[in-house]
Amino acid sequence: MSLQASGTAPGRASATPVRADMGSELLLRKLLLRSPLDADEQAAVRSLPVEMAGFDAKQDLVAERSHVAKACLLIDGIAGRQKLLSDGSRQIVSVYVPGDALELCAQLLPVADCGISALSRCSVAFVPQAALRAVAAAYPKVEAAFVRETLVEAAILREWLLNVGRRDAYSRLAHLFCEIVVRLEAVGLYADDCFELPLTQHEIADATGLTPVHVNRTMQRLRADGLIETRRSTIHVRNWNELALIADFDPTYLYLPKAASELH
Amino acid sequence: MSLQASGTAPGRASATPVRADMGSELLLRKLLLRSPLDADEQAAVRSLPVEMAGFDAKQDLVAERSHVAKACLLIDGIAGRQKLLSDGSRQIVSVYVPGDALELCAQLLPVADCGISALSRCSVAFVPQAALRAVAAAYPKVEAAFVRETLVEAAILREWLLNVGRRDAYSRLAHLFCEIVVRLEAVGLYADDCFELPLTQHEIADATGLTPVHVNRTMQRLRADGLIETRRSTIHVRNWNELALIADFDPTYLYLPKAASELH
DNA sequence: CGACCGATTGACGACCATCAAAGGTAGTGG
DNA sequence: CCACTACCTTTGATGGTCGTCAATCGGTCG
Repeated sequence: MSLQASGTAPGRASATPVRADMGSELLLRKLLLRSPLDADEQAAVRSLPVEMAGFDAKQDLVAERSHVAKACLLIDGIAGRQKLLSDGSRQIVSVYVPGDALELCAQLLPVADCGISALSRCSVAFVPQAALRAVAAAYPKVEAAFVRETLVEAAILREWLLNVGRRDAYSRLAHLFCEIVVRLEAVGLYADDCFELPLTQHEIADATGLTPVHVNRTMQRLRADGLIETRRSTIHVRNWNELALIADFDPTYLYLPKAASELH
Repeated sequence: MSLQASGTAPGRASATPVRADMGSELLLRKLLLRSPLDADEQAAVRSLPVEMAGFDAKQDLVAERSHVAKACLLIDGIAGRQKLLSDGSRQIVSVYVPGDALELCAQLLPVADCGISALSRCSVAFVPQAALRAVAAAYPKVEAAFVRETLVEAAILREWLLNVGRRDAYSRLAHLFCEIVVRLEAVGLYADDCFELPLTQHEIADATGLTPVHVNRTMQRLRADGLIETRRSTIHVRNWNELALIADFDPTYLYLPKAASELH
């Protein structure tokens, strides 16, 4: 699972080494999806210093209650933001796919109210907050782009709340898959109706507010109904229209350019 | 239900007329809760033009899919942001209490992905986005304060997702009440263990992902257990410690100054 | 090969939804 | 002032979705 358009394959999960400048290039690509930037602004983003790091599944990228000193750009793998209840149950409140930029505005809050952890093996580019702030101060359009990403994340959060609060397990899983398809498609990671989702059913359960057992049974139903096929961690969408119908899926909230929203 | 500290009582819901400059004063008070601003910056916020409006329950402050031209400052009453499913079911994804400032950064997204509507009779101060942008551009600290409010709203959203995804009805309602108590307390609307919550049980159900019938039964249990008392739309907290314990409530995510978080 | 983790299956029960109806309360108009 | 209405709260009965517990199966890795 790597950003195909990036030219170079990323870290640990694949064989090729990571070029140090790739992170900022990816960040730029991400911002351009929703925010037009002129040449100067693009150059400024490209010049941001990045620091690559690899993580195994279940490692924390950002610990809860820690001070957030860097923004994270997910290069490869799946990460998630999670909150825990004192009885140990977990809710994954966001999942992140390659290309997602996190904590772009986080220096404005003193501590993280929830942690970010790798859900699969991940490679991540960190950008020091000081460098981000410097570029944001010099280029208002870039700052606007940072804030815009944060707003989109909030919009996704609202849709998730609707998903967990008001859809039954069947539509809820369908919706999760629809969203991930569109988000992966926007970064070139959805092809031939297939995508990689290296999450356990337990993690899918934590993201949807269900139990692993019920996720298992519900996914069996999605398969039996000819909507998806699964093999290892790859998911094959067999009937997108029906899946989107069941999910009551409307990708407006993702604020992506039309192309990505109009699948099939 | 009005901001006691404001000096003047607000619009329709009460008898006294609204002073035109009150909105910006309230906005400033709100920002200062989480963002220190110096005299110049405070003056700039105070000078923002506001336009007062009154709404009956169920009226839209901001329609879904509409272009957001103004920020909203809720002066009085309860408002909520909501998303609808095509089968008509509703999820309230945020509730807003007097003093809350909404859509401070909304000009960065082209259209609203969900609507904001009055859940009770409300009075609202609108601020044109152009004026906000002008002040934000001139005073970076003020812009940071705007973004910070947006980040806090996202943090609340994450806690709500945890609430709906992982807590049972009993703790879920307890948590909702705990959060509202702390937020109201921060603006001086919680006194003598009592607060006004002019929401129907149907609206509480839509906010918690439950059905009205189940909200009713669960609230009866909260009353029977001596945690709250209700009379009309006022809620009397009888046992805060136990309520917070049941809710597994930790107000960190609200990012309020200590005083407000340390009730009792 | 054995250990471990994740997917799967079965049995059972609880929480919560649904449907339907009755009681309270507020607002309206005669 | 009272009747009427509309909406909200409350209650009961019933059933389904989903959770819980526990065991088995299958694949991966050391």
